[in-house]
Amino acid sequence: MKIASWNVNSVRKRTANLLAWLERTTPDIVVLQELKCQAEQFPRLELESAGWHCEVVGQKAFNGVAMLSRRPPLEITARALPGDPADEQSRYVEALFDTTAGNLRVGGIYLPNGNPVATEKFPYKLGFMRRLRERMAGFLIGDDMLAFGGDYNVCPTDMDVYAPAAWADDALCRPESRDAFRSLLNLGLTDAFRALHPTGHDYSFWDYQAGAWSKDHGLRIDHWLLSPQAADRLRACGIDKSERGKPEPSDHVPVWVELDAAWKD
DNA sequence: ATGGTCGGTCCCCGA
Repeated sequence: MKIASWNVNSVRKRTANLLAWLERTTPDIVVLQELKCQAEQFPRLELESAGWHCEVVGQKAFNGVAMLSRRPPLEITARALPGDPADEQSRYVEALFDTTAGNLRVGGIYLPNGNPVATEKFPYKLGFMRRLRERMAGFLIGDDMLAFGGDYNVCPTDMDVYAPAAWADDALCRPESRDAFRSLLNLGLTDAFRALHPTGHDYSFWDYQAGAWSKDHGLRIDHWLLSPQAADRLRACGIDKSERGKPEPSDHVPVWVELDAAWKD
């Protein structure tokens, strides 16, 4: 079973790229971030015609997440991250799936960017990360497979940044952000890409500005975190870097995991 | 080559 995440930076602008990538790479479950549209503006007909079940958590102009799946989920278990009733941003979707290896709980996350650090945006990011930790910790008591993927907006270590010194004070690299990310790992979760690629400087995002793509000035900020039960079944993890070189690309590329599990009939 | 980006919205903001 292949599970992928992609920050598409406007799903309406990226519909053709998304459909072509889905057809080429044949994932089973996909979480999308930065839809930048309301649910009724989502290209539902195009995706449903291509065989995808779509759960859309939209928002006007900004944010927005979705969960696509080849088969319907047993249940959509969340359309917002609990813990802050005042949070109106569409950044979280979660569903439970039935597989040959047992229940699989998939989370789709668009974690706040947090810049500028001196504004309320940074504590909002850190608060979101605390809420995410609470959510994950609750599920780790059980033995469902957990796979939480998305745009975490955190470079976990200097290996994940093309120019660590220049980015040291950015919300994506600040010690507080890295500490919070590490506290997720310390629950017992596995950073799937780093587990299988321990030494590579691989990135999932290249800014549109300043020729970042051509100079390989990238960041690794899109991640899959797996519970022990899912990590035991981790067969492969990859970053579809070639998407960044295609016409009208998103500034992020897909990141995927392959688990030793299949759809249950 | 002394600049170099997008996308969505509304006259700029967020990334």
